[in-house]
Amino acid sequence: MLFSKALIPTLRETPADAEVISHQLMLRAGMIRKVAAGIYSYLPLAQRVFQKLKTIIREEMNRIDSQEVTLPGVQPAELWQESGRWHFYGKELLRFQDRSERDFCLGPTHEEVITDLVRRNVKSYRHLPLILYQIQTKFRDEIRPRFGVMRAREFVMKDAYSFDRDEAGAEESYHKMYQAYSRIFERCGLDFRAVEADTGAIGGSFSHEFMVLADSGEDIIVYCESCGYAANLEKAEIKPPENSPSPENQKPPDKVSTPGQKTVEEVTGFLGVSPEHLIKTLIFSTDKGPVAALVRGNHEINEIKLKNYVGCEELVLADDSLVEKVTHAPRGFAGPVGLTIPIYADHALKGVVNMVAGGNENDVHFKNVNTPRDYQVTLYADLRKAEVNDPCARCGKPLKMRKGIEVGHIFKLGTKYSETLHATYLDQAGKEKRIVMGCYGIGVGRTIAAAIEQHHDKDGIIFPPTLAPYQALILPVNINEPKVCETAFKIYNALQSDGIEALMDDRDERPGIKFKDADLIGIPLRITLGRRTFEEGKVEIRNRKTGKVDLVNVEETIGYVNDHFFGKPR
RNA sequence: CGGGGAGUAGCGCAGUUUGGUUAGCGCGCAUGGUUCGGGACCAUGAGGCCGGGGGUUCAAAUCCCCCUUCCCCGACCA
Repeated sequence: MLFSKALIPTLRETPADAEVISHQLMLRAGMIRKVAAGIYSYLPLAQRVFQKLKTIIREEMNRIDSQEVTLPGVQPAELWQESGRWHFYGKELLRFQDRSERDFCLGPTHEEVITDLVRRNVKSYRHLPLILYQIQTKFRDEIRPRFGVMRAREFVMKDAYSFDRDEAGAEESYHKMYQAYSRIFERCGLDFRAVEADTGAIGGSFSHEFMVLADSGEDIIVYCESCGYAANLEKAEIKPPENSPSPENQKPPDKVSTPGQKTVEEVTGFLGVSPEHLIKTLIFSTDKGPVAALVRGNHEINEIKLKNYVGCEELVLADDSLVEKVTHAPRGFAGPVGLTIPIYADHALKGVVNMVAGGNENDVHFKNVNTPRDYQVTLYADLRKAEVNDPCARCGKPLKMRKGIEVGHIFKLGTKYSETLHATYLDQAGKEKRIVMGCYGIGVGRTIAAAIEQHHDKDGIIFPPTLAPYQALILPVNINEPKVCETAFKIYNALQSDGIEALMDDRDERPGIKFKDADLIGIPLRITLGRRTFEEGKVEIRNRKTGKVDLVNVEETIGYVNDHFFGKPR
């Protein structure tokens, strides 16, 4: 491609509305332009990168015998009503009507459509297992689109769905997909971790998220260097402490006046105790009725963990009226003593004595609260958010944390959709059985943004060779020098006929502009032709990543690009 | 949805507080010239419903009301 003919509108200045580095660089490199909040146009340079990633994805999907399909973006309400998600998906599902006022939505995901396809066309165990995938545009009406293409409303996703005869088969499909995902992200040159993720209300299933390590990430990864355990913060398990009760030291309960002292800081400050000696009592409203959760004053509740133990669909912090109804006191004075609702307590509260807790009475707290003398716990469980240096649930060594960008998510669904949508098959004995499913997603645009987050410097993008829009950029310093120009075109043509994707900067621009643009768009190899080296019959080949420059004879350029950079002779 | 900020040329911004010439500046863009190894210089030029609507006024980018779009911080997700 000739740069002079290419639509690569680079920007010198960073657009004001771009916050994260990948967003800034994609705008500056002329890859994307915003059309509306969370909706982008992808320009030729981005399109080429997308194609590279899609090719990698296709190769790895096909390798595990996953078959590509294309499902509709516009989906009828009936299917979503059948699965129940027309109601449950909420506002993120963009709904609209056609000319005859029939309800439709723009597909945010495709479980309904694909399950419908399979239930109509797969009836025998002979046709299972089956894995189908597509690479397609999704629409989710996100509450807050952010960070450019990282969290867009319209975005390209590779989604795959597996259909198996039984649990064992589903786990095998899941494992194959795990391997495929690992290979995909490795081939993209990404530093990533597969972490355990929460499965939500679908019990018995499991899930992994593929996280690219980056400080700009929105997710927190908790991991153990010792045993390799890694999980999303919302899932990360903590080893229960092995403390034992010491009944002999229990002091008698002591009711104290704490006027206006509501927060942990206020109460502990007022009473002169440290937060570890306070029981934080949180009242939650759930579809199974109100529950209380107890954690130590210096710990934070993990609502997802609590939700899983309670086994409810919905769980939110109680509002003031519910708190008053349950504790007979305003917010800030809740405690376990005398509560009649189920009490879930974090492991860290097992065996501790003489704690401070709310008195369930306005302006009152208790000192020296002990269990089971003063209150009874329904269930001790791992309820709190993991913190750095908490003991690993597997090996007890201190946990560490890093930020990550979720680029992929694999999920064993079980029979959730085959139940609601009645996707069954006949087994060898002619008996009708439910198909066991899995679903698997990769955010294509997000993966590219994540790659840029991980691979850039002050001058611009440094594309991993496998994702780069072009492999080599040819840069004649002055296009008006006939000999230089002629040789540059010779090299350009030779590279192309050798199957190397080359971008030829034939623009009549000053060298500075061309060098800056070359760095910005991040092509791995830059072949510079200037009068100085050219008179010695040499070109300069610069590695965008290392900055290393080699002087190479003109006629050896093709060989250099093939051998030296791509590592193997062709 | 709650909180904060912003809409002026393709990009980055000034002007708005205190209404008053033809709405400015840098970059970019077009044409010509001098240049040519890290975002040159000179000259000429094109490009604006000052986010939209309504109001106040002799007069509105500027004051008032309504609407709208976008960005950032919190609860969802690939």
